[in-house]
Amino acid sequence: MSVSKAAPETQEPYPLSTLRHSVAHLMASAVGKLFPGVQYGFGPSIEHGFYYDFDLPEPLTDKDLKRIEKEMRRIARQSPEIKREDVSREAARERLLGWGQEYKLEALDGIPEDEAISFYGHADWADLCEGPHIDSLDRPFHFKLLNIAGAYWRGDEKRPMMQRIYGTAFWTESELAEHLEWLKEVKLRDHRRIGTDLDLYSTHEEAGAGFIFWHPSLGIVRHEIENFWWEEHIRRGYEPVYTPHVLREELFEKSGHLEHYAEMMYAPMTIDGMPYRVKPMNCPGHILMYGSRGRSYRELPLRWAELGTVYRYERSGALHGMLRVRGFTQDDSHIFCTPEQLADEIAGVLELTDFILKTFGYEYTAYLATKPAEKFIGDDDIWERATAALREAADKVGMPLELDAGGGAFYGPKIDFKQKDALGREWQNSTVQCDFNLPERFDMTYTDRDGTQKRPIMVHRAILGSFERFVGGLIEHYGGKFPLWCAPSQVAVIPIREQHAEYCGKLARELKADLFRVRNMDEPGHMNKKIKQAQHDQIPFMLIAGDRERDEGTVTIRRRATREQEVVPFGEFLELIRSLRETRSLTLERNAGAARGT
RNA sequence: GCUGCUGUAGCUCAGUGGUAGAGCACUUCCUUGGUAAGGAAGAGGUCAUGGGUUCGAGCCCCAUCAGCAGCUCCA
Repeated sequence: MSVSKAAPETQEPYPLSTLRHSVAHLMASAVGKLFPGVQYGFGPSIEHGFYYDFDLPEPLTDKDLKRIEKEMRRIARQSPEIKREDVSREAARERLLGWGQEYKLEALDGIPEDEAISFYGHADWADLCEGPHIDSLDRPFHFKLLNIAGAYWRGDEKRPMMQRIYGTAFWTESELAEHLEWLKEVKLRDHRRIGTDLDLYSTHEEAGAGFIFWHPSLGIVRHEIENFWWEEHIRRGYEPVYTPHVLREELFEKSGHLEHYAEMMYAPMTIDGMPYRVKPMNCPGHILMYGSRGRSYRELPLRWAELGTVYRYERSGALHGMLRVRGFTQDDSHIFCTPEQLADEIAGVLELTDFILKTFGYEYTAYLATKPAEKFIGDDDIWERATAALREAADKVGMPLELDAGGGAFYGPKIDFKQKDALGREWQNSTVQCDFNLPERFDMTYTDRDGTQKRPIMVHRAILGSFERFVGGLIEHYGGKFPLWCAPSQVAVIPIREQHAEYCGKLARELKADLFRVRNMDEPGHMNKKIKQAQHDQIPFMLIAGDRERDEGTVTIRRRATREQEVVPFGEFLELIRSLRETRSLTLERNAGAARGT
């Protein structure tokens, strides 16, 4: 997941990235002062700040960050001027040798022959660097060092692990404060925190890492999403299929998974003396079904959909809450079609993806990923035709495409979606991929109009990606405040006094009869406490009723996250939430149908 | 997997080698309250697990498991 929060880009005369790179230098010089003998790696500016990599004998701690910040301020005050020095390659080498900077020497060797070599520095410190930098550290700016982490030299896991310090910098104090506030909000919305707080899911040491247990409250969220998903798929001519989880190893040899994907697959188990594997993907199963009898052009396209649970080995350090797990359910589908049908089929997928993502309130960008430069199968002609079909499909539904040149899979071009959540962070879940490989490997055919056997094209597509990742992302996107249609509890009914429990019970029964999920809070205890509880649990609506409401047949509505009260006849409330549910409204306001996708 | 850090009650956390703590949540009783925490009492922990050091370990050491920040890799 990457992040693309709107950030101020420039401040005359320097862009923010230049400032951040200079602050990275300032940090490096401070680290050099405090830890003599440090070896420097790279220290670029990044999307929301900067980092610098160091090789130090001692591990850094959070306490060191404060010391380093202090030293940075001292240095900036004392010798603010940043100087550039152009040197010959030989002089640079001698200088770096003199300083004993081995990583920098390697970096120097990586600079092309025809490029100039320069150092940037301040005070008695300098760094091999092409710049640019701000001219002086006494310009007004504000920074903060954020965290320490390990990072491989040059991102290569076979090379030494260095210590990386992340920080951020802005021209103004208010921008820095705003960014820190945003980081706080990110932390507050963390699905792992909300997941525990709202009793949504758990993982268990006893069960092993990377396996998600969906509690009832999140179970109903998923159930609603599944219903929605199936409804829209069946509407569009998809057919549900179900395939087994454990299959003979031979099948994965034939599909090529064992060859290309073995390190992601769990070890074989022996059944009747034969090796079997837990499936890491659903496609081989669907292909078997396709091949169960002869196929005619008349029955194409076939759109087979399965919420298929797969298991993949992920390295322990890669696991992350619900977002990166070892067992997950894909909203998978395979479309088998003729080359002529391809563009229409893709268009249908794009339209459906657009509809589903917008229902959840996601903006998105679609990327066309074309033929990789090196490893690929299939001849140029079929790649060109498939890529053209993807373009044509996007055109047909009026979807703009960004280009991801060479980003296709080895088996075909694809369109990937990056969806943007409420905090401006981007997630990649949805994908549509053309596949020329598997139809070939499994010798899939259909009989065409002229009686000849032809090869179908196979399209893999997932829109949510996996329920685990998608719902984990949704928790953060909504901050636990699910829209009414999929909220775990939809209405809390709160009597003002115990004697109003009867009226409240009647309201609750009527809502339940209409299949609303109701929390009837008729247990003894104070109303205020129940309001607080319902608020904490992010229940969209509270219905509060006392003498007045009972006598008039009304309810007092209170929406989550607001203190405003509204008294309406119960029938009117029922109508409101029916309409919110039907339109899968993202808000809790009347006429919210119009608010779809905003 | 790698580097660093962490693991004490359901949750958030205090506890620097000598009798396991707090707040919230939970249970019971009292409280009958008009829009975000009424009061009292109670229950709840082999201090992740297994070894070691020590007269004595939640605390020190080692291993394992799980988690966190990243790197690498991905739906």
